Amino acid sequence: MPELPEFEIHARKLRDWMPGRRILRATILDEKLLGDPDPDAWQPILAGRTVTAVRREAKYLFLDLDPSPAGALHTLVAHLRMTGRFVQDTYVVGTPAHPTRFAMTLDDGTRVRFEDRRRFGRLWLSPTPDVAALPEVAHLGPDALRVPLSPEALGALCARSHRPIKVFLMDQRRIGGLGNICAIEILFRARIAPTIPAALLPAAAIARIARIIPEYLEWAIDRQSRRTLLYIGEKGSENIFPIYHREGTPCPNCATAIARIVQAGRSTYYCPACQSGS
DNA sequence: CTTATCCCCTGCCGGC
DNA sequence: TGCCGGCAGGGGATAA
Repeated sequence: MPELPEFEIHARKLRDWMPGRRILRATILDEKLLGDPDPDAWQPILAGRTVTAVRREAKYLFLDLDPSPAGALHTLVAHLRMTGRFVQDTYVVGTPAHPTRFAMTLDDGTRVRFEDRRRFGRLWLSPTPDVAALPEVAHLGPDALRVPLSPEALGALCARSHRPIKVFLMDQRRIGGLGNICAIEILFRARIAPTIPAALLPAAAIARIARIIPEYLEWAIDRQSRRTLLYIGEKGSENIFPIYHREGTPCPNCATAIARIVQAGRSTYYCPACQSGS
């Protein structure tokens, strides 16, 4: 479930302390999470390597490593999918809330665990830091936060798609990083009906979306970086979003009951009054 | 090329 | 209380 804001928060937290740290030990506890089929190769590649940089591209995290003895520039690539999460703890107290699928011990004593309840997450060990070299990442559109689309560029993309605008916004090949909540909240801010085909949006509506995408992302990053990331349904989780997952409750603008529909198999929440057109 | 459907997994919640 | 269907912030494979 994590989207661009959660990935960005993960990247910033890891970037604070991880570069320069050497990996003493890496342990794979759930081989299903490996995008690469050879788990035995991981430990010898990772052990002894120093993390040089932490990067984010759309909903992917990249941990760059220093050159191997053979001169290879490996990069550990991670996707959290629905329930993945990196947890940093300097020591372990009791049993973690969720099973650990992957863990690394670093030379400052820090332990980094990768939790993933639903086991959809994936880890790859790329032989190169080049983003485009990994097939899963090569097709990504420009990152929604770092490379904001101009109204003209967004309009050109929309003109070629007949899909509902909400589904369009979630297409990672066109824009990288927006997920279900982002698409819902962005369209609510823009006052645009989620069902309108992208190609039918007038220029003014497209301009609003282009402006609101980075605005919303900054808000979500700021809002969520001050608390522990908990997913819907987890004990202690709190819904901070105005519209998402609030079917039947009053719209913050007009008090009309928030509606829920299903688009491309995913829930869409919207205000039938505020978001009745484009 | 585009779009739609199904599938992958686990766990929580509400209804009966 | 127990069971069961629905649902969950992801994307890939496949089909039309």
